[in-house]
Amino acid sequence: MTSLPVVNQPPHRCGALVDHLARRLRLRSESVLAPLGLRPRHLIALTVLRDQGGSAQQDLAKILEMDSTNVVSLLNELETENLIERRRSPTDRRRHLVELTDVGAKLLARAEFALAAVEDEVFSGLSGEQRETLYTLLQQATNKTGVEACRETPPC
Amino acid sequence: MTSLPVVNQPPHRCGALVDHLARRLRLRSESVLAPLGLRPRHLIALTVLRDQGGSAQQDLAKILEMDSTNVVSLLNELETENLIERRRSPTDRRRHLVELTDVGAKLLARAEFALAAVEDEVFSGLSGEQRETLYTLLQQATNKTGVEACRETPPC
DNA sequence: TATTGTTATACTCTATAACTATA
DNA sequence: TATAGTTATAGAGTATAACAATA
Repeated sequence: MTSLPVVNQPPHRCGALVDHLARRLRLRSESVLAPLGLRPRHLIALTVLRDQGGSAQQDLAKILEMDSTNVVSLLNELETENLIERRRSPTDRRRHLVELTDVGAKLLARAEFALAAVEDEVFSGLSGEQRETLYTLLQQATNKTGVEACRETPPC
Repeated sequence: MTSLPVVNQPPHRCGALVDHLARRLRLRSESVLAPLGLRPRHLIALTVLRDQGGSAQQDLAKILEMDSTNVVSLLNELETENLIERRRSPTDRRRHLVELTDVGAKLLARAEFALAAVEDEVFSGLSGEQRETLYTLLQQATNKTGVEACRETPPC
């Protein structure tokens, strides 16, 4: 008798497991990133800036789901290390367009290489195929309950 | 140089997605738990105590992957609200055996009901079957890279 | 001496409010 | 007035060191 999910709606709760895995990833990522002078938040920001370069700071705050005030200090740290640059928007001088520097791009590449090893270890319990399935499910979950959906419901 | 293994599985990186989902879960859980006088850490501890009642504090620290000093203050808060009890171990008087009280069990049940709604919303992008698959994968990942595996590797 | 629990402390993360400069 | 960015600050989460009681 294999456990077949005949159950309709009340599935197992994934929240605790997600939190647990995120915890492990964060703890190990910190150790790996520390020698590079980076912390987890730095890396997330750098990654977003590479993928969606030239974002305004408030857009970054939404993508990162961080408070905009904390984005300021985060970018300050990255700018001090010459990893990012802030440029005034020509069309709207209130905005700062943030972009990755060459130094930042190179450091990001090094960090991602180190982080790949962390992920390989944390997800070592899964096969490559399973990891791919997991990735698909996670992405589907994050996209569906994205910013739009988050803004729709009152208790957000 | 050393010949690399034939790695045909550099899968997508799940880390950022896990972190992102955990973030959403935490933010919404906080709103839902606040009216009950609880915070996410409280709930995790109560859940563990119900499932593995009578644990010593240091065991709790390992399960929760928290520093043991923080477990102390966490339990202090729960004890103040009469949600848990600390009893001296008869066999080893250094140990405190922590157990859920009736009050704690009832509050935990209410909190879990509220949290189920949060999860339903956060994972609304997935079907029931997909959520079940996700649960299985997450559980497999967390179990395989458990405490033992974590202790094995040096850069832990 | 080693272990369990505890206290004190510092550092990071996060959110709120008030301010500036632009629009 | 409304928005983008900033500053100051307070609360929560986390980790390290030193200590007391017990083994």
